[in-house]
Amino acid sequence: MERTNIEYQGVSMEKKIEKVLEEKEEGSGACALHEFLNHFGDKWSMLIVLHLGHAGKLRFNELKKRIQLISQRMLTVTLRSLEMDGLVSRKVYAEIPPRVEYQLTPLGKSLLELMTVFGEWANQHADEIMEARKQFQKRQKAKK
Amino acid sequence: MERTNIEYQGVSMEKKIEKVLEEKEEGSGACALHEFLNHFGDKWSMLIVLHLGHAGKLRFNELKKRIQLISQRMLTVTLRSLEMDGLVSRKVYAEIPPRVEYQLTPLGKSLLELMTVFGEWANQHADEIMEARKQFQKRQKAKK
DNA sequence: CGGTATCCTTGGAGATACTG
DNA sequence: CAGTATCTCCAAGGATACCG
Repeated sequence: MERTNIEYQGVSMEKKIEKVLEEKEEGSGACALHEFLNHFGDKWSMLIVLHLGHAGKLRFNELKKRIQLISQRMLTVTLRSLEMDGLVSRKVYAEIPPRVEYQLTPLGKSLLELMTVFGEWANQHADEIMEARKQFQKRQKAKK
Repeated sequence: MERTNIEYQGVSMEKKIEKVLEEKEEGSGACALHEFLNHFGDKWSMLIVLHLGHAGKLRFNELKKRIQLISQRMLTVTLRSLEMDGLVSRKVYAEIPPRVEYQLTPLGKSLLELMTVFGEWANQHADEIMEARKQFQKRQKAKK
C-alpha cells in the first residue's frame, strides 16, 4: 500500500480524489476541477471576487482603481464572464451620467469563502515554497 | 454598512479577505493569492497533483498515460516547476533503461487536500453555474 | 525510458480610439 | 461613466526530431 490514505472529515482522501478526477464526458479529460480552473483560474477573476467581497458593492471605475494594473478591456471581459457564471450581479441605474454597480451573488460569496481558505494556504506556505526554490537552485548549480 | 460580514471559524470574513489581498511588495498588486495562481493555476499543475495524490507514486510515462491530452513537453515543464516549488519529489534510479519516479512531498499533499475541497465546491455548484449561464443567454437574446 | 532542443501556431491580453 | 471595437504583440503550449 503505497497510496495516500489520509482520513479527513470522515471520508477517505482516496474517494475524494476519485470524485474530483471523475470525467464529465468520456475521454474529454475534463474533470470538475479542470473546468473550474478554466473559468476562474485566469489572471483577474479571483482578484475581482476578492475586491467585491471586501467592498460589498463597487462601480466600474472604483473597481478599476483598486485593481491598478488591469486594463479597461480585461475588467469588462472578466466581469462579463463572472456575471455569466452567476457569481457577480450587475445593476444599471438609468441616470446620466450612467451608474453601474457590481456585487457578489450568494454563489459568488460562497466562492469568496473558498478563496480565503486558499489565500491562507498561500500565506502559510509561502516561506516553505521560497525555501524549496532556493534549494532547487543550489542543486542545479551544483550539477554544472 | 453594505459590506459582507460573515463570521467564520471565529475570524470575520473581513479580516481574512484583507489578509489575502495584502500586497507583498508595495504597488506590485501581487497578493498571495495572485502569486498562487501564477504558479498552480495553469492548465496542468493541478491535474498532476491530483493524479500523483491518487496513485501515490508514478513514473513519467505512467503519468502521461493518465493525463491523455498532455504533451511530453508540458509534462516535463510542469513537473519541473512543481519540483522547484517543493510540491513534487523526483527520484532517479541509475538503471538501464532509466526509471524516474515522481510523488508528492508533504507540502504537495497539503495542497492536494485543498484541491479536493475545491473539487467539491466545483461539483456542488456545477448545476447552479450551468443554470446561470442559460439565464444569461436568455437575457442576451431578449435584448436583440 | 525519459527526457532536450527547436520550430511554429494561436489566443490572451495590452494600447488606443471611438460611443450611448 | 461605462463601456465597445480594432489592431497588435508576445509567450504559452503543441508538433516534431533528436539524445544519454
